[in-house]
Amino acid sequence: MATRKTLATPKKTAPVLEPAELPPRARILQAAHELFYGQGIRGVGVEAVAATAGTNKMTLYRHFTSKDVLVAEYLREVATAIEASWDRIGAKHADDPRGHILAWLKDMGRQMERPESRGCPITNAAIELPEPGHPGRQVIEEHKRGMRRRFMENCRKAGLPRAEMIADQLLMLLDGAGVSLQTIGHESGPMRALARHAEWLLGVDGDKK
Amino acid sequence: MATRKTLATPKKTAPVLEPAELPPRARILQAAHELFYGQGIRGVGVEAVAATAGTNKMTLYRHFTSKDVLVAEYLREVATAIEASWDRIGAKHADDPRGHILAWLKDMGRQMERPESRGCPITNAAIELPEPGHPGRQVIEEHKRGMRRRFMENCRKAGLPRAEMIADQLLMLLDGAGVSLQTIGHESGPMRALARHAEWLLGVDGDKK
DNA sequence: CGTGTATGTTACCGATCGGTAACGTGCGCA
DNA sequence: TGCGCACGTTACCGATCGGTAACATACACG
Repeated sequence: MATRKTLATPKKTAPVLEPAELPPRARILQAAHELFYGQGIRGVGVEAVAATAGTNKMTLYRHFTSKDVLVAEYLREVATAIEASWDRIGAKHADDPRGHILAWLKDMGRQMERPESRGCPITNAAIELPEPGHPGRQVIEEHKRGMRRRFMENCRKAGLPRAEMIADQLLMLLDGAGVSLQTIGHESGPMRALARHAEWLLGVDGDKK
Repeated sequence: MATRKTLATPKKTAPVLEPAELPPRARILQAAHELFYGQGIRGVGVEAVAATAGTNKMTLYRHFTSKDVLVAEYLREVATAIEASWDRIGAKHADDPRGHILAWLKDMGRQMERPESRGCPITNAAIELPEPGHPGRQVIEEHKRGMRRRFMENCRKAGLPRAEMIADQLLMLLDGAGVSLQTIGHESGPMRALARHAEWLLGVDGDKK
């Protein structure tokens, strides 16, 4: 269960957010990420999230109107972080759209190589939450459309024909890699193949077909 | 909820399995497939499965010792069906391993094109059930290893270099396609790209790299 | 100093979860 | 005819789910 009741002698002299003690809302989102990603959204109760965040259910519900909203906000946070990684890497690859895509994929690949990785949190949520009305679905679909757009624009800038189709294939490739981690495991193949595969698609060896 | 209480005037003159009335165990597995696949395993209770099967919880537990076992057996059934499709299609493509793979992928693609499709049931289960001890995980991992083996053997028979890597890429591709359905939707791209993408991998246009 | 506001604590709610006990009921088969 | 077995029905169990009410505490700020 891993409760951690009241964190002994909190030692907070400053108002908020100073030592390593984040405000409750941030701690809750942090705990939500950790638990939802590791054990699945449906497999984790709000009580466990609050306890892991070092707080309780009541404070959680003062910041998030429902579990579904908490889930949506957790996903939004992940999406924002991924967007940021695009921009961060893009700044180092101005006027090199092909390099931009490859560097971003490589970065993702590195994150996925870690043994505790379970692929893309947003993709996993998409599978776990099929209900169309769930507030998280909006975030999921918007994020994936954004990914597709970024792939496509970079492909177009790189002068590739069929930019749209290549973007779709890159999406499939990435999601497939994340999923394969959870079926055939981290050791055998999939991650290693990712970058090389993407290079094919981006026509490093010439644009064929 | 969709209960269907006792099915009015069952009209069963024969002992078992004659009209369209399957024995309870089969009906339960059928209902489990329908509900688990459509709404997610964790999102469906045993009561709903029993009701959809036209029976009740007690009978369900006479045939399956726990929900987890029911889940595992549901997955086993799916895996067996997929194995059968390999063999069925393989019979029509003896001595043509490349055609065997492509025909099988095309068949899968056709199934996934249906609007109610949510990709591979086994892949979805892998994401929904991260707990290592779950009886379903054994089925999942064994099945995925089997898929990988089938891809690899056919690649090898086709004389392709790097058969192992291509097998991994085909796996990623297929899982990625199923997942993309649930994120960017059925209409835009991914399914259309699958077969063409696989043809690349299988070196229809020459073995490059 | 006093006050408001954010947080912690406890107890509780109804609903649903997975799973079981006890008892009918109806049909196949000898 | 009568027995046994599979199935149906009802009621229940303890645990956990998401969510809330009421009250205590502590700290920032006027």
